[in-house]
Amino acid sequence: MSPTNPDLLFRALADPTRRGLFERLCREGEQTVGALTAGAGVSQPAVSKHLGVLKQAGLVRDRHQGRQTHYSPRLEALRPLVDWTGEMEGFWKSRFDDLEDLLRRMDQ
Amino acid sequence: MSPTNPDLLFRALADPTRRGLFERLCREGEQTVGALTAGAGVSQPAVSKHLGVLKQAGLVRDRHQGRQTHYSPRLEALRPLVDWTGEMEGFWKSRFDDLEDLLRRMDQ
DNA sequence: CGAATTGATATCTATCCGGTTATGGATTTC
DNA sequence: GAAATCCATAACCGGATAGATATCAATTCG
Repeated sequence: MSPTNPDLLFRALADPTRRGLFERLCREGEQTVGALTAGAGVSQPAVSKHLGVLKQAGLVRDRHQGRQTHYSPRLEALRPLVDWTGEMEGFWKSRFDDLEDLLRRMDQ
Repeated sequence: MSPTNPDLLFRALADPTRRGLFERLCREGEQTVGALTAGAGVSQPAVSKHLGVLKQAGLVRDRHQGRQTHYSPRLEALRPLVDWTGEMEGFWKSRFDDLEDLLRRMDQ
């Protein structure tokens, strides 16, 4: 039941650190918290918290192996974003079509 | 000089009230501040501030006419968003291609 | 078993942010 | 010109949030 609600998504991606983490996961694939912390520019607890937010937004999955946790991206989660932008463009376009219709009718 | 930096964009769209305003502009086209305030659920100054944020993110333009200000959406501003999601998917896909290459080479 | 490592959680703090009311400048209306 | 309307800005406030440090449970290693 992946909600088509883009709210959590936008909120999760609004933070640059968080977006950076997600971006690294997309670029480099599955990573442990330790690997992600190196180069994140913030402390390990901060990274863990960010990963928690990303997970809640459905943007990452986690896999536990021994004492370490591996995170990987879930690109399907971006779908509501794509849908939303498409919808906005659709509204606009349909208004334009309506205008065309109107002008066409006025033309007669 | 619409920056390909999705940061302002994500931040601007992270707030539901703001996203609602932008959505209405896309659906219904150009609107005055007064019209937008009606149905926004927040005060007029709040609406003005939100419109300021949207404007700074390039998502709306304003047009002054007498004592009222008309706002309209700028859909081109969504482009960095679309580009960014595409990039994320691209990274992922290219990593997958690399894996395919690797397997193909290992196969020989 | 004892020490070390990994990552999550608890707690605290400073800052940001979205909301309000108050106000003022510009314009239209009477 | 006085009154009313429209919208932006200022000042302020409370809650959310991103960050840090401290700590703890779980696991691995010696």
